[in-house]
Amino acid sequence: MATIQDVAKRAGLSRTTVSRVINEHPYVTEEKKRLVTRAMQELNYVPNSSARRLRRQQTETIAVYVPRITNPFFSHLVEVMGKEAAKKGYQLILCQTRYKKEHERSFLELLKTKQVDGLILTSIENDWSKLEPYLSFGPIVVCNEYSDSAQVPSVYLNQIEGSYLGTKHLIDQGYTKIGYCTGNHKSSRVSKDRKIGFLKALSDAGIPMKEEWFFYNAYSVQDGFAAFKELKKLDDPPQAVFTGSDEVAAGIAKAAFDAGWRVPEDLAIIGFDNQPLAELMDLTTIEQPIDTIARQAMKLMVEAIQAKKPLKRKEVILPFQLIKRSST
Amino acid sequence: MATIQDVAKRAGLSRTTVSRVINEHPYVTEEKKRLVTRAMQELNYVPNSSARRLRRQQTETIAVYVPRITNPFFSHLVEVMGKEAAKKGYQLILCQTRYKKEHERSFLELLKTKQVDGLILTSIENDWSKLEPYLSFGPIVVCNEYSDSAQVPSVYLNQIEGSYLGTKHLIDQGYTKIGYCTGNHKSSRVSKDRKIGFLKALSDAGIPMKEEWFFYNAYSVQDGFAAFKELKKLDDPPQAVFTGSDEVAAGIAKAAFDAGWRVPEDLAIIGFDNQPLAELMDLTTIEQPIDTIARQAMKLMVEAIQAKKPLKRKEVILPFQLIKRSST
DNA sequence: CGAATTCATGAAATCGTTTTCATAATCAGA
DNA sequence: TCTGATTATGAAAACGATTTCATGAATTCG
Repeated sequence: MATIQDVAKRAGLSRTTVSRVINEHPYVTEEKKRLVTRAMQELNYVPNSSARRLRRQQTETIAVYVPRITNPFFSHLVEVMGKEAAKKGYQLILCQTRYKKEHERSFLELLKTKQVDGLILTSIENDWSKLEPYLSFGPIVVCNEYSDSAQVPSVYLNQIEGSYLGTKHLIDQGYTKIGYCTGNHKSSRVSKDRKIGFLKALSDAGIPMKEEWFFYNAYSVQDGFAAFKELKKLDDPPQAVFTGSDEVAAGIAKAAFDAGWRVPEDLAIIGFDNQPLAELMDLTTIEQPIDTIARQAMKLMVEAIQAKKPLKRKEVILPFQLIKRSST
Repeated sequence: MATIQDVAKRAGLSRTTVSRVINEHPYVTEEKKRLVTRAMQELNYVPNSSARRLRRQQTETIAVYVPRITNPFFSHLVEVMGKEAAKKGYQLILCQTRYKKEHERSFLELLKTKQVDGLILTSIENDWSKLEPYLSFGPIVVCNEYSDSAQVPSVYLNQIEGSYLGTKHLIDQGYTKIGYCTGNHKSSRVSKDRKIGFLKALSDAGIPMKEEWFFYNAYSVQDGFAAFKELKKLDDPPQAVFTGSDEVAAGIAKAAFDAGWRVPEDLAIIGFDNQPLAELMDLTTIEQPIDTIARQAMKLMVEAIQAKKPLKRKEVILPFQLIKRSST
C-alpha cells in the first residue's frame, strides 16, 4: 500500500504539499498540484483513514441505535438516515439493541473509544442518567423516543396527540367499547404517552374502559394473533381496538377474519405507522412522518458534530396524520 | 481525555506495561496489573480506537452492502449479521446501494481506505471485473447474489431450483396458463436463474408460455397492483402467476381481491421469501433460509479476516422450502 | 525603494496506540 | 558457580496521516 510518503517522493515534493493537495488547501501552485495528482494516480494511492482519524480526531461515522432492524418502522428510519448520511459524507454504524439494556450500553463504548462521532438513538432502554455521562464524549441526538430529562436535541412526535387522534376517530365512528393492544414497554416514553392519549380520549368522551380490554406486549403479527385469541374468549369483548403498530393490527384483523368475524362490523381495528402492510390489509392507521423525522435527526447530528458546541435540549415535534381505510 | 501515557504516569509504569495489561499479554506481575487497572479506572481511561486501528492495521468493522434496508429480505439478513458480528466483536457498517452502480462503487472506497476489514455483498450491481481489483485490499464475501467469475466465497441458493420448485408446484396443482412477475434486474444472477428455472419447469411439463404473461420490474406491493392491472386487461389472462417476492404477490392478491377475483380460483399466486406478510395474506411461498445464509456468510468473513489468507472461490449452497398456503 | 503582506513550500511535531528490541532479574539445571 | 532459559519491564520505533512553525520568494503599498 502506498503511503503519502511514497507519493511525496514520487512527485519530488514533501508530505505536507501532498496533504495540502488532498485536502484542497490554498497556496499550492497548479504545477505541483498536477505533479501530486499524477503521482497519486500512478501509485493508486488513497489516504489511510485510520491515520486521518487519529490525527483529525474525528471519524466521519455515526452510530444509529435501533431495537431491531427488521421492524419496518426502524428500517425505514435507517434507510433515510443512511441516504442523508451518505450525502453528507458520513458512514452509518448499525447498532441493534434488541430491546436490551446491556446491548444498548455495550454500544455506548463506540462513542467513548472514538469509533464514531455521534449517536442517534431511536429507542432508549436505559435510564437517561446512564446515558448522560457519555455526552462528554460526543453528541447524542434522540429521535422518535424521548425523555424529559435528556439535555439533548430530540426529534419526535407527541404520542399523546397521536393516540388521542386515533382513539377519537374510533369514538367518532360510534364505538364505545374500545380495547387497547400495544407493546407497552416499561422504559419507553412513547408507550406511556400513547396510553395517556388513549385514556384521555376516552375520558374526554365520558367513555368507560375495562381492564380486560387491555392487551400488552404486542409487537408482531404473531402477537396480534394471540391478542385476538384472548379477546375472543371474553364475555363482553370490545367493539374496536386501538393498536400500537400495523403489524399487530394486521395480526388481529387476520385472526378475526379467520374466525369468521367481520371487520369493522364485528371488530374495528386501527393500526399505527401506515406501513405498506396497512394498505394491503385496508387498515385505518396513524401515519408518522418517518422521512422527516430521519432527515431532521441526521441534520441535527451533523450540525452538532461540525459545530463542536455542546448540545442543548431542543425539541422538534412533528405532526401525525390519520389515514382512514375500511377497518374502522 | 486520558491517554495511555497518563495511565502509565499515574501507575508509575511505562506505556508498554499498560498496553500489555490492556491486551492481556503475559509477563506482567499481578501487582502491576492491579496498579494499572486502578489507574485506568481512576482516570476513566478507554483506549482510543483510531490509534489502535492505525497501529494494528485492522478496524474490527465489516461493511454490508444491501440494495435497500427496507426490503424485508435484506433487513432480515442484516439483523442476523449484526447479531453475529456483535458476538464476534465486529461492528457493521451499512451500505445501501439503492440498486445503483455508482453507489456500490463509492462504498468500495471503504475497503481501500482501510475503514473496514472486509465486505459482504448481498447484491451485485457492477460487473465482477469492476469489484475484483478491490480484493487486494481485503476479503469480500458474496451472499445471496452470485457470480460465476467471482473468485471468492459465496453463500447462496440455487435459484434455478427455487423457481423450478415453485413453478412445478403450480403445474402440479393443475394450472397450465402461468404468468411470471418479477424484478428481472439485468445485472442480477438471481433474476436470470429464477427465469431459467421457471422456463425449465414449463418446458419439462410441456406447457407453453406466452410473452404477454411476463411482467417485469416488479419489486413492491405497488408494483403488484400495477401488474394485476395489466394482467386484468388481457383477453387471455394466466390462471396462475409466479412472483419474485411476497410483496409483489401480496400486491397482486390484494388488487385481485379488490377487483372481485377469487384467489386461487380465478388467479393462483405464489410468493417468494416467506415473510410475515405471506402468512397474513395466506400466500403460498418459497422460503429461503435467511438466518443460515447470514450466519454462514458472517462466519466466512470473520475467518477470512483472521486467517489473512487470500480468499478462494467456495460455494455454500443452501436448500429452499415450499410453504403451501391457500393462494394456490 | 523599503516595509509589510501574501504566497508557496518543507521540516518536524503530533495524534495515541502497539510492537520490537534491549536489558535486567530470576530461576533451573549441570 | 556458571550457563541458558524464562520472566518482567521500559525506551524507542512504527503506524500514516495533518498541522504548526519556520523560511524564503513574490507581491503590494506608502
